[in-house]
Amino acid sequence: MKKKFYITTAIDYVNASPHLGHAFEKVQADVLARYHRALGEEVFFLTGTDEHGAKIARAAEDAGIPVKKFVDKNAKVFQGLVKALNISNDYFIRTSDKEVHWPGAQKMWKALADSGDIYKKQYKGLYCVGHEAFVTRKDLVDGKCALHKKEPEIIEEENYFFRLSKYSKQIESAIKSDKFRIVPSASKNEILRLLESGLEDVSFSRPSKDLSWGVPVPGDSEHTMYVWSDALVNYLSAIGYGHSDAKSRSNLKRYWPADVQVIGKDILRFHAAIWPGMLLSAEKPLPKILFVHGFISVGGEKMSKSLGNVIDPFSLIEKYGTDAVRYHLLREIPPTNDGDFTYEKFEERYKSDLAKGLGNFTARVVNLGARHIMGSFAPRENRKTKKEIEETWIHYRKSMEEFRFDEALQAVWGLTSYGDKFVDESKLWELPQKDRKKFNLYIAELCTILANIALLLQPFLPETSQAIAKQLGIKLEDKKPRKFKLKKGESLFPMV
RNA sequence: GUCGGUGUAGCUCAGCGGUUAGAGCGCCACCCUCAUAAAGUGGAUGUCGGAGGUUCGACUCCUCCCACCGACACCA
Repeated sequence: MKKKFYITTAIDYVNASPHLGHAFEKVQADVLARYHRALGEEVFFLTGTDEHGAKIARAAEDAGIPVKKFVDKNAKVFQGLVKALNISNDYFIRTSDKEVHWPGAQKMWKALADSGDIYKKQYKGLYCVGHEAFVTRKDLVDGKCALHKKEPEIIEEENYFFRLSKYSKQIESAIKSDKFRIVPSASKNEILRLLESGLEDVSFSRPSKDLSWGVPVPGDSEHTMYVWSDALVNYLSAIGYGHSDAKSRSNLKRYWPADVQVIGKDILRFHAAIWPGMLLSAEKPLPKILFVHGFISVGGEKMSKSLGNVIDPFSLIEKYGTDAVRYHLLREIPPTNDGDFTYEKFEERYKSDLAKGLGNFTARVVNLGARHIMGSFAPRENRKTKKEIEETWIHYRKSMEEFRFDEALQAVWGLTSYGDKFVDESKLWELPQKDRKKFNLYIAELCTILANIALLLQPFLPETSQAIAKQLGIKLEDKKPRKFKLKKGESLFPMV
């Protein structure tokens, strides 16, 4: 049986428009999904939206539209982003989906309750009337809410709690032993430090009177599930958890545990502590790898609405194309550290790497070849080229295993640079007149290089890969091309 | 405050005990003309954040300091 690969992204909170950071996460996950598909694995790739909570209910109210309409509208925007980025997800889950998600969330709740890990407790907190919500001490300045300049009231309410403390040790050992691996190690260490002092139980519900926009607690209509008990379960409900039909059961059995869960560093704690705690309580295996990416700043400043520097991925895609945006995010932004975005750097990379690099190399080879060779011809590689290609693949695979997308791309560009040198050193353009046989051999050699580049780039720049394959007259599904038939095409990356 | 991360050429980063510290981009010069006025070759640029220490030898290990970033728990 084929190896399976289940990968998820965090689900996005739909209270605001997507920005470049959202795009970054999707693209990273997509590269992994496509890479594993290319390896022949049976991939299930999940992404989606988190649509519950008082914040959204309030945002909808401010906008003057019913909550359901509000989330439908915003979810569409996020789905639009996924499409615009050419993300190859197999499913898009929405936590407001009563058919698909709710049964899963409620089943999880019952599972936790059956394990004796759900209990009721008085919760005492600082309630800000302005927020219509509890605030933390962090939000206070001189004892007053920083936003509303009012002293918060101390309010007690009864909530359900999840006995997370019980699983502290188990989670710690799973992370330490890498059975539940957290990438990068900085994130792993951060969470281990937290675990050293043990985890506290977490509040898992809110009174329905305060939070009605969410999944009802099973058997207690007075309470609504709070974010963790609801949202985290999406990773399971999307593959059938909570459903008893045959297909759901087999999907769940087939795909869980997730092989990689991609998240941002802001939600590390929830995915590395609460989520594994829930899974342990429900007697489900833990995900294999939690991959934590950093944030994107803009010109050294935090991307934020108040600074007005939010980068809109849609307009970037519209101007430069999907693959150019994908390339930039994967090549320029380090996979697990914070990265910086500026339009200047974007254009610089676009010009040097894409237009003058890959695009120009492809054009010079295909144009020259197509002009002089009409028929089809077989691939060829001399010893040096063969070695170059092999080494590129080794470097590339190693980088992919380490989630170093930037390094993998660097390796591919080494191959285009090799090809450019090959053209120059052989003075390829003189050969049709001087040595026709040699010319044919060299073109075959260069096409072999290009075919490998197309294959290497498949997970990263799917459209570009296809475009190269089309100009070479090959099919990428064949893995190893048997013969080429050149056809001049459009510029891969026109100068803008 | 505590804990952690980062600090290497103008930019993005690699190197992490051992010859004159590297790559790509950018810059300058040369050169080719097949190609998207692209490619190729050569070159300049670094007190490897600072100060001490360990060592025959440190960008690489230790201590202290500085700068930036993050976490410090329920952010509803």
